[in-house]
Amino acid sequence: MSDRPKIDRPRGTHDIVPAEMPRWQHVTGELERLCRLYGYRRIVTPVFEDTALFRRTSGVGSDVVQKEMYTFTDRSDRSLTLRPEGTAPICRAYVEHGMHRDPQPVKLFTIASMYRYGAPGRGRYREHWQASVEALGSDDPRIDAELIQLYDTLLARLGVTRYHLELNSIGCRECRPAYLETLRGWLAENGQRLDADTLAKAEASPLRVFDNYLAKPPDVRAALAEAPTIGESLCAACVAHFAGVRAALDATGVRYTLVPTLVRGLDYYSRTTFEFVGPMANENSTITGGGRYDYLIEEIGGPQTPGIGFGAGVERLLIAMDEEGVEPPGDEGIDVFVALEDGAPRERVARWLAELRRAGVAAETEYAGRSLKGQLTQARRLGAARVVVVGPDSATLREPSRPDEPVEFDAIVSRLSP
RNA sequence: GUGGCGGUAGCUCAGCUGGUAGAGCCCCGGGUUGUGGUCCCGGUGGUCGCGGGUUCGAGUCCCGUCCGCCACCCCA
Repeated sequence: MSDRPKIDRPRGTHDIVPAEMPRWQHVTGELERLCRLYGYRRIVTPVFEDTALFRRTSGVGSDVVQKEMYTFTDRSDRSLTLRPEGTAPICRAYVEHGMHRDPQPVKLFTIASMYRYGAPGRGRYREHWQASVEALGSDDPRIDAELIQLYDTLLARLGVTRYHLELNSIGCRECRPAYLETLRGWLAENGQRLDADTLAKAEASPLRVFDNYLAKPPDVRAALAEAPTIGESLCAACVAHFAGVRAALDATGVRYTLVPTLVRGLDYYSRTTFEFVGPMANENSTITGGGRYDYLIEEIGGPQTPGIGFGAGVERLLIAMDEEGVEPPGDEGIDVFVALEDGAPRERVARWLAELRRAGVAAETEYAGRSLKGQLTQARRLGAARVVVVGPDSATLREPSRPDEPVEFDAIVSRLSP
């Protein structure tokens, strides 16, 4: 260690070190596999976007825009923001590349880092990874169900069983304004039965008065239980749509809980909303949140296009797997370790390694000056299936549960190649 | 952002009411062994998060700060 001051990673960020990579890739690999099976194609968008993209779509009143965005100006005074969520950028790309002229629906997904300036904690990061899966250009309720079922299948594939799915519909342009009127009226009449926290919500974002329902004082809960809910105030079209979603979920055996007060934190949502809630003890247990956003694309200047999607937190999914005791896959071992005795011909070894690797054999040798015993330990750590011990003039091939086998130098590469 | 708890070796932690730092694991070497396991012996490694203060003396007490965790808020 030097005497220079040590530099740590920024608050709320984390490294994904090699030891964690098998777990990580297990999750992302399974997701990629399912996306392919369900017809979602991969897209990659920039880490930062025009700030207006998020201000317009998330809503200026949202927590994200209010206090969580990493916004900065570049050297040309453009206001840019590190993406806090994945949906708006994908919709932006959809419009920008004219994907509305492609055959619909357009199914897209990405696995990307997201940035939110908030208080960090377990499963709560300022930079976290999220799978965003989005189906654009269809308002068929069955695609809602299919998307939800995709994630449900992912959990099953990953061995997560302790979770539940919360489902609701928050209506459309037709029924939500009327509902909001009704709700505002009720809140005004019943203000004296509510606490300060709830009243503040009533002022800023009436739909969210039901947030964190369980933590509210009992009398406030009792009052809110009588309040009209969006889920019970839908117009005929939304009722039909929601019934279609549920029927399709039932048909594929996806279990859900209806939560008539479930709303989302971003303004762009309409109709179907859902959250997968995992087994974490604390309040960070939402592993996936999503919903339909039928007005988002026109909001950013595109043609009227319905859409639905979800954001699935990778770290929270990994925690959910941990909490269930899911055995993570181990590291893949190498094929051959070339151990060196004193006097081993290093140049020839270098040539053998190059030839083996050219033949597709994962091969490794000693570079740390270890003793032979240390090298054999190292070979075991690397998961080497076979070890060749090279002396000055000859070599010995060692394989588990087989007698040692002398190998001529000239025969080594062919003996070890497939 | 507010409140609570915590930061000692790469990891998990011990260190009593202040007296100048330890264990296990890991890593390296040696021995044993059937040359990758086991067991035994030895070794490397720490400005006790950082900065101030109190004190003859601070890992230990006080203040600040950073980081982590928990609760609130909200979300992935």
